[in-house]
Amino acid sequence: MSFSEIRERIEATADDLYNARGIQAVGMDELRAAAGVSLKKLYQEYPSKSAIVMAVLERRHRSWTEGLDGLVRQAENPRARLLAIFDYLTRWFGEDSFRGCGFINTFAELGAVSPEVADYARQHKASFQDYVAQLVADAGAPSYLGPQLSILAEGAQTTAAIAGSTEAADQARAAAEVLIDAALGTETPGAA
Amino acid sequence: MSFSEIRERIEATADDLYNARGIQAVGMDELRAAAGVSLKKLYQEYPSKSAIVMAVLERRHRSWTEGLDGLVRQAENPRARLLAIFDYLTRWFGEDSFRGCGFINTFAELGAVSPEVADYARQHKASFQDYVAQLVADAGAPSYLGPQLSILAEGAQTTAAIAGSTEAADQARAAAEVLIDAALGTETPGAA
DNA sequence: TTGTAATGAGAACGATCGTTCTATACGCTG
DNA sequence: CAGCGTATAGAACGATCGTTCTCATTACAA
Repeated sequence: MSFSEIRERIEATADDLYNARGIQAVGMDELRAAAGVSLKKLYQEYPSKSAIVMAVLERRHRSWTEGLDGLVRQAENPRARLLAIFDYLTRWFGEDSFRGCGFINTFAELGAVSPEVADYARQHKASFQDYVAQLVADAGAPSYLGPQLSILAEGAQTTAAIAGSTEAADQARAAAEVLIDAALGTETPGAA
Repeated sequence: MSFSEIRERIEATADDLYNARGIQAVGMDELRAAAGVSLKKLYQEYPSKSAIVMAVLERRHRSWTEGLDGLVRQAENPRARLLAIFDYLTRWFGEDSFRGCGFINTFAELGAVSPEVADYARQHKASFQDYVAQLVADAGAPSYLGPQLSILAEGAQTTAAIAGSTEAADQARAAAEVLIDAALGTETPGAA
């Protein structure tokens, strides 16, 4: 097993375990067993548990960014690209492993005691907001639409996580359509 | 100090500490010291730490419900009552102690390992959604508006918590206005 | 004043966790 | 086959935590 294969295996396993049960609830020994490596190798690849946590956060960021962008690119017009955000959520919420946004969860668990984690979560959310802002600009909509859609997406994530249902994605998508059309000017009744 | 004064003191202290640093990061001894009671008294009032956690959740639920309803009742018409939800968020986000929704945070930290906590968080969110649904019904708006506004409120909470700014409340409020007006029928251009 | 029940401070216990160390087994080179 | 470096399993260590126990002190009743 090569260098990066080991890291891939460790980080994928840690991602799954941390997502399913929380970071503090998963000890290094359980991670070692699940990843099928020795403790020595774990500490040879990462100096500490928090280094693994940060690596998992980077992995989640890549996965989210690539997954979202992949779906957005399939949409055929700017309006559809904005709505694709919510189609992505629908798909995500339907996965068995879905337990809410990993950044919100990790921030809630460790943000208060780990500045590293808090900063990374902030950066991830800022990056998502920037991405949405770009899609909004591409659609020729006013910039205030960006935060509105970002907030809808965030709310759908926590609502779906706690309620344990996927419907929040569709409800958020319906709201997004109204907001998009309003921002694009379709809403002015007597616009002559 | 009377029976209930002691419980009030313990729960208020626990609420503050758990909110500021997370539940697992605050030990029983620190809570004991901050509340100014003996360890014996702590365990005399509550059988375990998780009992204190549940008591804190109940306290938070009461505080949220009463605070929100108090502001909503001051609004003079159904539309203003719906928007009062977001005024409440603005006020809340501005507090120094604000660190996100305590139910989302606790759910993220313990929901996966504590069914009690997960259930209570679910109930709290369901109760909020019911409350919003009632306000929507009172406003004569279609029922789909309820989840839309609830999702906006949830999203504002996590966005404000992670970004550390209050602007999400105003952005969500602006979005809510659009959604409310659209749902109330103002949106149909040629409605004759 | 004396005996008793309750209280408080803090030691103690057992479990768990992150991290390091040790001793054994393995694989490669000559 | 011999010898050496390396990886592995798992013991060990020190810290922390939830919970319980000890024991000295206090408040009060008779």
